[in-house]
Amino acid sequence: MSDHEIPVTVLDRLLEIGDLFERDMARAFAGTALTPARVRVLWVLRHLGPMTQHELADRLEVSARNVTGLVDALEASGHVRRTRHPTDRRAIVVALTDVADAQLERMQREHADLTATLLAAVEPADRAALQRGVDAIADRLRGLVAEAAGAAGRTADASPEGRTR
Amino acid sequence: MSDHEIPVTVLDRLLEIGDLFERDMARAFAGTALTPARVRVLWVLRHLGPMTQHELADRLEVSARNVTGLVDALEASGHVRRTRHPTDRRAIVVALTDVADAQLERMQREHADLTATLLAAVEPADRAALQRGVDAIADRLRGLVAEAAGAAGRTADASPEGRTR
DNA sequence: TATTGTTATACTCTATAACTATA
DNA sequence: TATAGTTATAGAGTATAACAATA
Repeated sequence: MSDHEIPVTVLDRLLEIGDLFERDMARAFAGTALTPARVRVLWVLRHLGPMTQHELADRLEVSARNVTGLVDALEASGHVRRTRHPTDRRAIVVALTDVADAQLERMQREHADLTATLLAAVEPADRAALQRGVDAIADRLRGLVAEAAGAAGRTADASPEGRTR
Repeated sequence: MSDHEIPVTVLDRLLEIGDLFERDMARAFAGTALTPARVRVLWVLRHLGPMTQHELADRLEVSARNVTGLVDALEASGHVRRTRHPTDRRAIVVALTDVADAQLERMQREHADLTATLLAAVEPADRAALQRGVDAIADRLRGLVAEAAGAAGRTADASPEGRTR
């Protein structure tokens, strides 16, 4: 119908893969208390151990308010506990429950299995180049995004209206 | 702190790339009426031409209600027009405005530039293998996701409670 | 004064269900 | 009866701003 055809390149495939993954995770968790955003919280706790809500907000790069809501939900579903901070009475330490930790261990195994399955679809001779390629792309993209965010931040500092609505 | 270290593999890198991309798009559109979900609507219209809201819902795999909201916002911001369907008086045809079409053309060029920049970070000798690899992974993943969704659908048909809350 | 977390408020994306107008 | 779109309602993720308790 429209003549704006575009070639499908590596980047498009990468975005498609990310999208498929996100959708599948949401589908897999349908009917449970878990969601992609809540699972991200659990992964951070699993990899880095118990931490305060502020530390969580920093790690996840979301607002403190958002963390309050996510932890509320995860506490209600039995995935995390809120405990007192040993020295700072303002702070709350969030920790995984044993049940959640066991569930994450299972998910980690499934993730490894999926990685193996997907890699099995790639010609053995192509695998090393594939790994080098995606590493290089991720590296470059990380740099570009940080640069763009920094430029936007400086612009906003110079002219605060730039940030408004 | 925690001893649950995991190796970073191809799949993790792919997910990181998708995430970086999504975040960067959201940041780039901050301060405008555009959002990732609305831009997806615009891309579908750009690639396939004007269509009814129901066709849009099918293409995007979201509910008709959701499309109403997205089109409301895009109409208010001047990116699309709602026009009467030539023969079906129930239906509405959604079309890009000239302004939006020009903006999408620019975005398409930027997307191509970004693809070129990222590919330039990959060793020339690795590029063909990279393209074959991500194509193979996307293919396999597409199959797995469709299979999982199908299995979940059949289970829900057999025992409707499976779908509840 | 600065920081941690919460309450208040608001917007976006998403869904299902009920309803209107038309096929 | 079935379909296209809207209204009503709701939950999740996100944000800023104001506030309480504590450092």
